[in-house]
Amino acid sequence: MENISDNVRSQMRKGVLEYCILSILDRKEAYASSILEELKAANMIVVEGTLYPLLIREKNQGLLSYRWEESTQGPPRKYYCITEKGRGQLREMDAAWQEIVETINTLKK
Amino acid sequence: MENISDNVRSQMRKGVLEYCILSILDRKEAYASSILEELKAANMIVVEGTLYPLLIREKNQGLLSYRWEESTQGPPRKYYCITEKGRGQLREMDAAWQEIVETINTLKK
DNA sequence: TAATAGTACCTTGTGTTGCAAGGTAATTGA
DNA sequence: TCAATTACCTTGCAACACAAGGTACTATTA
Repeated sequence: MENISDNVRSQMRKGVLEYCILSILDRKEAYASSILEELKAANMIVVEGTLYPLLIREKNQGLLSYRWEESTQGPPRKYYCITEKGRGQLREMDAAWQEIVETINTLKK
Repeated sequence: MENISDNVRSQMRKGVLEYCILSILDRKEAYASSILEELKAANMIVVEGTLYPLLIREKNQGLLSYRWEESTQGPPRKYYCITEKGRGQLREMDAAWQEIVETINTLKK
């Protein structure tokens, strides 16, 4: 039972996810499950199988770092935070995003 | 010689391209080379190897149709135009795009 | 104390997509 | 007739999102 709208949304947000993650972590550090919640609250549903590899990729690129922290309720959490390099990347993505928004506006005019 | 900014842009516009193509063809029919020019004018550089498979995919999905037309200067051109189904998809993409823009705004606030 | 539920982590395999780097065919002009 | 131009298209690769699994730790409860 495949919903076309889901497919459209899924395709369209490809590549924007990394931007979302960096934007979230630019404000405060967070662990995967809390990032999922924040994305969900912002109306962008993402599943674990998408998020974890993405976080690992960004960490390997030096855009993120992490530390372990014990939790009072459950297993330890891996808190990610953005690096200086990550902030640089984020600034580039801000520019790229603006450009895309303007491109769409141009084409829709 | 790989430019990081190019990579960022390339990743970010994944999935948005189909939206751009449908938006362009919603206004008037066009052939591949003219679509490439229009995208370039709107600041979204795309290459042939990306565009042709995309047009074929959309045609196979019934979103587009085409007709051949002789050209006064060069080989015949394949003019694509959007179908009723394509317009339906475009309306869904309009909604999806608005949603993504709002998501980014929420996360950047 | 054994079993269950909840939380948090991660991996594998698949399909889609964008791109680089090729190629074919028709027309025009030198 | 042969190079340039315009227009079409294909193949192989890498990156990405997702479905569908899995492991490990903690708290609850029977």
